[in-house]
Amino acid sequence: MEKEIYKVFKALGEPTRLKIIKMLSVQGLCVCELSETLDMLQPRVSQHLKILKEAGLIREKKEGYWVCYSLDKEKMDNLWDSFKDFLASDLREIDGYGAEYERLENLAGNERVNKIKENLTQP
Amino acid sequence: MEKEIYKVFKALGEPTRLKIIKMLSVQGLCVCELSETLDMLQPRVSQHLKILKEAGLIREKKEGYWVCYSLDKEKMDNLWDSFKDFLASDLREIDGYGAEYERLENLAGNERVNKIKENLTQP
DNA sequence: AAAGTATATTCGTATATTATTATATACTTA
DNA sequence: TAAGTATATAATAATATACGAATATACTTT
Repeated sequence: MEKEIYKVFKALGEPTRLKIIKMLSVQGLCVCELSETLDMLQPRVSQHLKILKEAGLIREKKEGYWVCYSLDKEKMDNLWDSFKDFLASDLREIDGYGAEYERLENLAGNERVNKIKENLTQP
Repeated sequence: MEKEIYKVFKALGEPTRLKIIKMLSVQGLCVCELSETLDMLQPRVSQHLKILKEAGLIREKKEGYWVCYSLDKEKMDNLWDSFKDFLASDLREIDGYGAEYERLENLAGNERVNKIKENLTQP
């Protein structure tokens, strides 16, 4: 589940893809329109669209040999909620964080650290 | 401004960094604690912390030779608002999107596209 | 001062990502 | 059916990124 989250952020964390997202926020567009609007070669646009689609951020609607892409606004809104849930949830509830939970607990037994921490004000 | 946005998403879009973010959501931690909790070499942690710091997602507090890192929760909350502002704003208001605005406007004059679009239901 | 500790940085390498070119696929229309 | 158009995919080259090893820096303590 957090695997999905990082992938969606990764999809958004690239200039060309963020531009595509912005264009699609104005209106649904087909690949050739995006290609022309962004002044980029068509394969480049298609490849980025694929990544955005796999991340679940956009939808496609085929009409003949035209493919109209549009934002999946619901998915976009869900993203932030999922992220906040991820941050709020207990480590033990998150898949693959079990060992991290244990090691974090064991930190409390580290005398050296504790000694220093006595004088630290938590930021 | 959108440059910042994509960089913050990029910072979040990497598994190790997302793990660091999650650990810091539990409590402020120094580098060696993160290193031990995540079972990763210290330089690796430091490098990712640098990226997160440059993205403005975390703060650091130096106490002697210890450096305690913590989430900048305000920055995190602002991120989503900034992103939504970015999506909602007019293309002409966004730095570096002037040409895209023009080309998008000119699409309306493309007869071939228009002909097809008549039969398309916008998704 | 010397030894030790926490952290940051540098550098080399393996891997991943991006963009371009070329090609394939799917559909339309003349 | 043949030519044309939109889109997707494949292959390649260029670039960026992540990781580990080694080293540097900053600070502490003895």
